[in-house]
Amino acid sequence: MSNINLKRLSEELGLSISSVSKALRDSYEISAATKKRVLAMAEKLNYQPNPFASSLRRKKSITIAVVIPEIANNYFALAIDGIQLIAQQKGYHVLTYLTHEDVRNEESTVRHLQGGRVDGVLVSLCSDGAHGKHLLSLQETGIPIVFFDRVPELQGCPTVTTDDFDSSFNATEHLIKAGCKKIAYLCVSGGYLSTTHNRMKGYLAALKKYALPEDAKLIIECSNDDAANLHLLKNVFRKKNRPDGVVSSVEKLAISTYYACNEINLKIPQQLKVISFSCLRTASLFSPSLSTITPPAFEIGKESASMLFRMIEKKIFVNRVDKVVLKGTLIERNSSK
Amino acid sequence: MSNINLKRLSEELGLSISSVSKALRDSYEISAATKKRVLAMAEKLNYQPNPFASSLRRKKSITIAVVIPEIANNYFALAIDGIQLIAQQKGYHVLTYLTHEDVRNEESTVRHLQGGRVDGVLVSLCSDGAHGKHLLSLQETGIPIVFFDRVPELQGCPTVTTDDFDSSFNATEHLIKAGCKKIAYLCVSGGYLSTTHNRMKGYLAALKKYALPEDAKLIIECSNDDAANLHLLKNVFRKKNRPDGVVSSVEKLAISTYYACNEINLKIPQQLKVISFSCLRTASLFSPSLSTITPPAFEIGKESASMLFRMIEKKIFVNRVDKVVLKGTLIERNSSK
DNA sequence: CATTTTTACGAAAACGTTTTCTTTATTTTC
DNA sequence: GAAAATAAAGAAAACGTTTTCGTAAAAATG
Repeated sequence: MSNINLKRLSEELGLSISSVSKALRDSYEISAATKKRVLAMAEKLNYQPNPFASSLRRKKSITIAVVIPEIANNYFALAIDGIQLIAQQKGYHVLTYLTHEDVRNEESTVRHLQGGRVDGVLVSLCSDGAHGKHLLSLQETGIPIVFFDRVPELQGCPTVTTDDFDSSFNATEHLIKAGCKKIAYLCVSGGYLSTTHNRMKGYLAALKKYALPEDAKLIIECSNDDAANLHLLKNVFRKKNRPDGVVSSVEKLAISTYYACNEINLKIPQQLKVISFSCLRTASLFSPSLSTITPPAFEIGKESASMLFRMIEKKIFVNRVDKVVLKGTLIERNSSK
Repeated sequence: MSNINLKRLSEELGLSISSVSKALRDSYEISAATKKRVLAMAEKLNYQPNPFASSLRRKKSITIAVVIPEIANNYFALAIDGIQLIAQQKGYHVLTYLTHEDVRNEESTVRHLQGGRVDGVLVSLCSDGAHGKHLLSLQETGIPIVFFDRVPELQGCPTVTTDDFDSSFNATEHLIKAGCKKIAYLCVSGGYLSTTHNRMKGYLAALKKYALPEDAKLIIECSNDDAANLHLLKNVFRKKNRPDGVVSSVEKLAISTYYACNEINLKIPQQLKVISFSCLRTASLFSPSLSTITPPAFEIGKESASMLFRMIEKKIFVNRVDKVVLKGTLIERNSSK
């Protein structure tokens, strides 16, 4: 810990602690000459203010928290990149917490953050567990919170999301127009997630528009276990009445689909057309190149951080709730040709 | 900010502030009965201790910082995952700072951290700029620092790295054994990086072992501009005496290589064999599947965090310097067959 | 020139903990 | 049963800032 503090600085300068503090904060109460002297000495001694003393006194942490399910994931890595960009511009620090899809981690993290460690929180919910109480309690303590991507379906919370319904609708429609009659929908089961829900609805709406039958067997609920998913998908794709198209609501299931097809020798796109929600930058290098709906993860990060800072700076978050929806982009590649 | 503090709690309990504090910290000075009473009330009122008051008094932040060039990158995302795992086990918070390969960001971040905001720092250097002073100054203030992956070549600092020399040697040898005679080495220029340096040496050593000529024209220095790299690589691959193999020291250049080959219709691996350092989980899905040397990013994160905590907990870091080297794994796929 | 205002600074309280030092009451020891 | 030891709790200082308030000297005002 830096040993040089205001007291030491003030002794060196022959000034009072309070004057030095004011000088450093550029107070009008201090003459220009003194300020210059103080700044010079602070520079010379490499004075670094103690952040805890400052935060304690000012009741401001200059820090935000990001609570996400995982980080080794293109989507969240990009989102954090956007968040960090805005936070850095604002001079804020960023604490990151991973829930690993476990709602207990989410709860304990959020509870902990009520202690005032941060001035605001960005959350993307984990898939397991019912949400509500533990999230709203943060708002009660006056700490602004913004949800992004995976948001709770409550009225009172500001959110930044992708147009999941439309994106999913478009993806499904794209496969239909490519000739698919039996389109499977891949999702991760367990708990309730707004994204999953909306993507599913978009898929169903597209089926309906084109008068395709809704078939419960075509909705494939996978888990977080890659091996199990691979097994499940192989079974599905081996059936006689197998699907001829796949809309994958998450990236990893598209990858499992590719592996499954490789193993059972099913040709993409000839026998199975594939499109997936994904932020993979290398989708175009796949064999075959993977058609994707890409959520604007970086922009979502930027937008949600910006919203959070608006809430932190002005205290408008009691009488106004923002819900921003950003558009994903559908990129046709060979897997759905 | 949580409005309920020790004072409030003590009033509610009819105890003194100090007794309540001691009870919460499970001090032997407080009777079991009183402790129970205090715990219950703290629970009931959802008391969350003010982290700044605590940190100020105890001179402990229970926080570490991670300073990395970027986060939207498989390697660093995985490394952070490992770091977070260890930090979470230890009950520590993690602050993340991105330098975006700009040494000025690195400097100002490190300078800032001298203020005592964190108990330890994990750094992976940015590629631009000469290193030394600003990093050692942290150590002078007594804040432990561990470097991972991109480390300074100084004696006095603990590091966790991959066996860059060996990995690169093996990759090059692998291409030679596959029949390559003119192997290009792709790297990002500018500044000085330990990884780049060691990988280059491994490449050269392999050439030497197999009596292949060292050709400066085969060492391709790229930039951080993808479009420029693509252009550069296309030119290289179009020459009459083009290379027949490529060792890419970073993932993104392998990707640019694929794009370049696609555009000029050069067949991988028939006309150009490719192997790359990479943490891409989807390398096996590429067309053709990409041979990789994969640094154990997750383990590197875990190992470097563990080392940092050893330094934080015991103060052994003055008389001992750890240098841990973890092995990367070479995975042969079709791009180098 | 006497008064008010402004300028520049210092003293001290406050933020919410933790910890050291007392203090009182109870138990142990000879 | 008096002295010593222990147990349980409280008072107060300390951590390093920020900010309110006070105050002296200088400048402005009439």
